[in-house]
Amino acid sequence: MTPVDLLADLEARGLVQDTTDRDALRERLAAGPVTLYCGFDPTADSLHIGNLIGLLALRRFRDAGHDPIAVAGGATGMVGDPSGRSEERNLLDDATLLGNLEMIGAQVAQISNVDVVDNASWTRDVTFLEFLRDIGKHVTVNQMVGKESVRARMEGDAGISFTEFCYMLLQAFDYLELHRQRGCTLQVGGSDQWGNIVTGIDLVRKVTGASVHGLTWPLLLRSDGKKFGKSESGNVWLGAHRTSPYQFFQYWMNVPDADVRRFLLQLTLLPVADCHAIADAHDAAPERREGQRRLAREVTALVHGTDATAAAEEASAILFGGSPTGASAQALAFLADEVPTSSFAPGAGIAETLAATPLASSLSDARRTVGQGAAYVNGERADDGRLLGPDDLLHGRWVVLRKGKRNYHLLDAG
RNA sequence: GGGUCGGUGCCCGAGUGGCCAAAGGGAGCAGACUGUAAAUCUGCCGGCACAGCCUUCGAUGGUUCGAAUCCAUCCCGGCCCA
Repeated sequence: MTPVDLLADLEARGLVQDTTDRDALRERLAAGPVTLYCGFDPTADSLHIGNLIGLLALRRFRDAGHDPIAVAGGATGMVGDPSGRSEERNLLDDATLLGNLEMIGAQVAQISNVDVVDNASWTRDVTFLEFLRDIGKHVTVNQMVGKESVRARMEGDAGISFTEFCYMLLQAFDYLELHRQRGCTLQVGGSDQWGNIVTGIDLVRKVTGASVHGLTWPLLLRSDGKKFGKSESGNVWLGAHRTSPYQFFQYWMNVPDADVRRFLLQLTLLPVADCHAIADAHDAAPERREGQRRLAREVTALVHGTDATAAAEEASAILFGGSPTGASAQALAFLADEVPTSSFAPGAGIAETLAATPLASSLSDARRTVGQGAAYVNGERADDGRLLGPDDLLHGRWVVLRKGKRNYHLLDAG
């Protein structure tokens, strides 16, 4: 399947914020395979859903016959991108960075079907003097200071270190090297990367005379104002070691109605027409959550595969379908793989039990939860002083704990 | 280097010697209402052996019966000057 006009497809999905000369880019894409790249931050040992658009962008280009490259910034990751950040960030040590690159590489391969290149491979051996002479000479500080990412920090309280100030040069250097080594002529990224991308384009033109392209997509936002992005608590990660497939699936199940259409378009590989059909059906009967369900299925399958997706959906059905008391032993055993589970300690009170799970952050927190009537044992509200004993075990082995309406935890006595 | 202003709980931000675990807002969690929604209303929101106690207000010392609040030194940042 090769869309006749990839750019039109991207536009129809709301995935184009800014591009360099749109017509020239369209013609170039139509003329034949284009080598392009997108960068990913190796600041954690997993990518998160904020990176999904970029991963899928690479996939879309690949599926359209182009030649995408994923760049994980082993070099830029050491420096830190000031874009969209109000504060200087902490630097990572080499070992951590290397470990992160490995984990992220696997995720990129899974979702984008693209290999990861580490920009340290061409940055590491360049000396400071060489860099100043060959790169720095082409960029004026005036331009750099004018960038929004830098200006914001210079006007704010936090300031910006020389290190982060130079970040855009490193990224521009990436573009130049990829252009030289692999004929890369397009860089894509989130709209917060526009400044960095343009700097790269300018550098390539000044050094080689070539005119290369850039494309950005809008930042992912939720209609309810909750943030989608990085480094907040409750981040949704792509790595199963950080966010289980069940939790991942649930995140999408809880997306606001108003975001269903856009997320289907931006975060799935479903054809545009199908996305609209699903969204239209959803709008007709939003209470059925079919839009969210489809979104959850598609995205979870992309990230975790179809088997894990089926499992996550089944777990959701058991928990949200009715009382856990009626669940079969088989279903409960199955749940244990999907829902956070810890071992059962007979004789403990409800508060102590909750405190031992992620449902409560401390004993005080657990008591508060119980006091508010938000603690449930096997679907029944548990009052203060409730003790958990062998009688609470379902099928002689499991206890289903719930906090509020949708936070579950399993206890296993086996 | 000099001057000056500032560093408060997850975030923003009040507080300038006792009434401060620390106003207010945001985020978050919960209850009601619902669609595992949204909006709205309400409660909670450092910890614990919980009518009490303990640890927090950049760091370390000091003054005081008593400090987030005063003093000294140090670390970090903003602005201005050099």
